[in-house]
Amino acid sequence: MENLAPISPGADAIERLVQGLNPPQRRAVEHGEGPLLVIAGAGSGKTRVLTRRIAFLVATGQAHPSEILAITFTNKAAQEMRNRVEELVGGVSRLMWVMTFHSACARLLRANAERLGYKRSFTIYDQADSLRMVKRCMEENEVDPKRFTPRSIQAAISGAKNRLEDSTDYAAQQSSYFEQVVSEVYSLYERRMVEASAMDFDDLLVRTVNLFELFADVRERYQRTFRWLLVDEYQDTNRAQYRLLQLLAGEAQNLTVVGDDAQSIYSFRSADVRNILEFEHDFQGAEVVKLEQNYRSTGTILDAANAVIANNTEQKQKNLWTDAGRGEPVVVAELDDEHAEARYVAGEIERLVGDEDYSRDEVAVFYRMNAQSRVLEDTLVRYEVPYQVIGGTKFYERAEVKDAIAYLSLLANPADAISFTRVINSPRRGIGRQTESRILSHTNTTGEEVWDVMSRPDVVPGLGSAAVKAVTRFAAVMAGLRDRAEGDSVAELLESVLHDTGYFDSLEAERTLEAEGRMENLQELIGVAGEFDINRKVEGEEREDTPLEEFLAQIRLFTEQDGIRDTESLITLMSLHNAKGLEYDAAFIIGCEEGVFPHARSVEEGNLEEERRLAYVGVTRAKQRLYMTCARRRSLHGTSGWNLPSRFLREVPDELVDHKAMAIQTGWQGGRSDGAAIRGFGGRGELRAADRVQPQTPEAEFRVGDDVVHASFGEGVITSVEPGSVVVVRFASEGGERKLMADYAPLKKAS
DNA sequence: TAATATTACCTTTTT
DNA sequence: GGTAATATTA
Repeated sequence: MENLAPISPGADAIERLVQGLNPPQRRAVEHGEGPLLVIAGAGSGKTRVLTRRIAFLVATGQAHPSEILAITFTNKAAQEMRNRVEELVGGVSRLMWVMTFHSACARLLRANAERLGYKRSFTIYDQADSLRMVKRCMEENEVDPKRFTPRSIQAAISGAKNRLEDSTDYAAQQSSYFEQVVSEVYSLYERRMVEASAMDFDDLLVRTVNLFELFADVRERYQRTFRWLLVDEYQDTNRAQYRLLQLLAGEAQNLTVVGDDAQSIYSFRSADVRNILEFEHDFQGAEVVKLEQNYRSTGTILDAANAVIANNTEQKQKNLWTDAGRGEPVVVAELDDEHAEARYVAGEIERLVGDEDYSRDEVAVFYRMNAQSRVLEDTLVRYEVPYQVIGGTKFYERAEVKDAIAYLSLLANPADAISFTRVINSPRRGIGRQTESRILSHTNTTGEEVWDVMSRPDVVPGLGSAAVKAVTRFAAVMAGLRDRAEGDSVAELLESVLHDTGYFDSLEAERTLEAEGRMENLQELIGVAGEFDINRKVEGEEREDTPLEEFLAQIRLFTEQDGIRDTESLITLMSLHNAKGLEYDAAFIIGCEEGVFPHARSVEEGNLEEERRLAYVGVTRAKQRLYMTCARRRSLHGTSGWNLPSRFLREVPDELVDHKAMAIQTGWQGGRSDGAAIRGFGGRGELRAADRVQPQTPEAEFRVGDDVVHASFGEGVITSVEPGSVVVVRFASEGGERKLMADYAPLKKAS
């Protein structure tokens, strides 16, 4: 034997897994049994730590791949983690469960639904479906939807579930009239959901907790199955998720959680920061590792982020640092209104992409509210900057897509009352509200499934002969489709559904552009189904579920997040919430104004610290360049008003900032009028009232930012105004700029 | 029942 | 400004 120090076969591989890690990262990766908390600052390489740790556990033989359950919050994050783990450990990664809380729960429940009184083929209701159910329950209980909005009641129910209170618990401690109403609706909602064999997103978590609490054998089985638990974004967990982890972790407590309390921005969705703040208390003997070295941003950007977040009181102390150098200052630009802001952003993007060689897919614009994207989009179109918008109305929330999915849901689960109400008169087949609600009350009184009732409409009291006929025809079509549901692929089935039900025909009959778009969306959905069919065939595992059931389960937990592309040459627009977990070379945070960001409502409700964390998230997305902009005047829901610059702007130390106060160059006004605007940022104190109200002379002349139309060059925008009534116009048709004599050119303001 | 006028209302939303 | 849920009428 030549080797004096025998090296085990995997030693090399193991060494490679910890190579290139900094000391705390390495400590986290090499941690053995027992609870581990990793406080991971923004950009500190947490995904790297998580994936290496998984690989390390497998490589050292501490864990068998099938014993690993790694949980994320988004499908996208799960996908990324799966890929990266596979790169490290190879094909055995397929034995691990790497998925979202909700997917994991759905899968566990699918196998055990009957023990909780649900059908195996239970349907997952998204928020919109669940809201419809809440509305129906309110109607049944004769709750006035004007007095209490369905939304607020839904939110109250969801909140209760996330605290693991069922309707009985809730009823026991209600103390106001509103809560009393909620508790009644909640109780009916629970009943109707079980009858429809449907679960909303909260149910997926809560019912899994129920399953583990009620059935020790099930709990112990899964405790043994998943000996190693790893959770990403732990700061976003709620009580139900916490309880779930506690139950799964069992005695062994091989639980690794990674998160950053400073990035907790989902309290309105019942996420509870205390979960991460009290982890060491909840899981005794936990090792704590802090990752503070940032590999993403410049020193200037990090200092800005640190300075902003320092204004919060409750947090785990940490200080992000980097050895990457200072970089450029943060640009803070104050503009006249949201249009000027949009033009500034568009202009800067052109400059970054054109002159500084930034790639478009490395540029993003963040805003507080989705509604803010509209003005920006208009401007980007005019500047011919290609972009994509993340969020807003999502593909899977479009009416036609939901209709199509509802048809499939009803085929898979004949008790699904909400899907029934969605499709019964869409397309129009002369079945109105009356008929619909009579059928539903009949199902509620007899306890039958909607499918059975609609198949025999003659037994429903109060239905006229025309209604009976229409419903019978509908039921016959559905019955025909159900016969096919068994054999056909999902794509084929979906296509039959859309043809046989007359859905395509009615869209075609509309002959509008909108209808055409809907057809395209439906074609895309068929495409998604086709892809699913192919993948399923490839995997070829033995499965108990039908393809249809599986497809529906998957698609319900799908979101637009999965559609974020970075391969194409597009800049990205999204809300600050959507930005978490992403990074861009250059980032713009627009609408940094009191009332917008921080949002007025958050200020009222005292959620300032969360708003500040949102600012922290936004700032830390930027790798090299950060812009923060605000508008003095902004139209918000119809009316225009004046705003103060956001306090978050003032919280960024002056020495890190390059102020750009874009005063309006009016040209004819004689003196410069930019003094007040610049002063707005100079001092730290309160802005004076005089700074807020900008006395503007009416639009007798052209001003920078005006949209104009030229008789021969077409639409354009004034980019500057020079002495002697010369205006510089950038025309959409040409891309370049042109100097014109304002008094003589055939130039008009656009309306 | 369905198409059209009118009015109320507005954050964020991984699943 | 724009949606979405009501009220109104054909």
